[in-house]
Amino acid sequence: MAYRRTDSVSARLADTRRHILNAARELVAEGGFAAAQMTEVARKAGVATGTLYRYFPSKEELCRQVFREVSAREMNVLAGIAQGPGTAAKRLESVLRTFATRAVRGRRLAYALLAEPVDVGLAEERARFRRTHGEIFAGILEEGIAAGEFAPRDVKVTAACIAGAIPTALIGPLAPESHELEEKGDKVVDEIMAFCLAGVGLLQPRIKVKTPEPRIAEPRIRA
Amino acid sequence: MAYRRTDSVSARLADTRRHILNAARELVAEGGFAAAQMTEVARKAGVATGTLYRYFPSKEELCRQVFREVSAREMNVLAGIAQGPGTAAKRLESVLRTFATRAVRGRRLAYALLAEPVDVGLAEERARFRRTHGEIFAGILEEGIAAGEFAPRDVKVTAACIAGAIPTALIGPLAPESHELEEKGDKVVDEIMAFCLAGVGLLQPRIKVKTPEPRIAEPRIRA
DNA sequence: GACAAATCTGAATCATAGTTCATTTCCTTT
DNA sequence: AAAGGAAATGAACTATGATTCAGATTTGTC
Repeated sequence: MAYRRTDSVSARLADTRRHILNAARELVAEGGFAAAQMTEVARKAGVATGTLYRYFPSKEELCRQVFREVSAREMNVLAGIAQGPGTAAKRLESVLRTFATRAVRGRRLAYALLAEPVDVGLAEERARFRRTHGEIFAGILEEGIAAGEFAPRDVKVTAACIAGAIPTALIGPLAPESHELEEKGDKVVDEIMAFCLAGVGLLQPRIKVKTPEPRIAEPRIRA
Repeated sequence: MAYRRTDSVSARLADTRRHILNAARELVAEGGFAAAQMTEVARKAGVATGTLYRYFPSKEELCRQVFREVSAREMNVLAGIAQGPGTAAKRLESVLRTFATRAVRGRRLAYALLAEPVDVGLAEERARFRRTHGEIFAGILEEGIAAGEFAPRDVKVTAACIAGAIPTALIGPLAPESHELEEKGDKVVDEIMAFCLAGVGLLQPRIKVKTPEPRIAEPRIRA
């Protein structure tokens, strides 16, 4: 009779697949997708390079799978808050703080997901990830504008502004050094939120940042 | 007697160098740094690949030179406005509009300078470019805060937010399609500016975007 | 014009990292 | 325990694109 895959073998195969994905994910979390070379993944997963290709058709597919797993978690966290209870303003505040705080905590991973140079396949996954961010922000903005909480604006453009401001302020050449984030990361997050919340036209930020009283323009001093 | 380089030869060498740089720059402007392959640059410049290496020690150096030339122009334009006359608010407005408008007009080039995946050498140049943006914005913010035009904020973080918001809203997966920018780019730029100017705490934006009157928070509708 | 130095040429070489596949090892069935 | 199919192995192969260098050409002096 023909060979048939037993349960124990299926389990082992699934296990190996997991090991490979975990190895790849860990390498990505440590050194970005650049560090996830096939030989390294194989070594870390304890298999031969050829074995990787019995589980994934190409490096691109393996990396995409890793990207999807990691980004799905992030998207779910934000989407959960967005769909939760509370005013649009409260939810926007919560979503932004969560996004920023998680990016600070997982800087390396955030870099890999948001900023690291990647090739086309992963760029597609990243685009999806980014667009989801945009949609989450835009949804809250729409509700908030309808409720009169925010200034009326083009929600797509405004969402993109937010989605660009936060990572740029936390990751890359314009971000504070990693050790600075370590100690005053919360301050930085507060500042980013002050900027974004003011940007959407929320005139009553509930976070503790000094803002001037609304007022008619004062005479301005010449430079 | 020993060989000595004559003026006409020096002129020809300088000319060839220019041709090479121009060829590379044009390729970058058309298809990003990825399109600036050495064989292509050589073909376009009308020289052999080996010749490139008589003018530049490596592809990295050639690309860096191109990056510097292109980015220097952009930085000078912005720095000129920043150091010019006018209130901080006016200058910030002008700098942001200029930055955004130029990015729309030269989308491909802006992509190459700001967003295209590049390797470490170019990433360094890009970091410098980005930091200069940050410094230009931060300088104006500092002056504006001192003059009471903007809300008091951490100028570095705020500058980074601006530097992230604008390109993200105009380039990449969260940006409008290129053909959309073609027709309603000005609207998008206005929206971005409304976000950024409100974000810095400028409560009297002089650009034409509907904003609600400053007011005490209204009772909020439950979602 | 002759000689030497500088410059240019482009096919060949090198480097990197992903992918393949002939061989070996392991499982399942009889 | 023998046979045959599935899975694993890893050295060899491949693709891409930068870089080199031996030879050809041009330029400068006498």
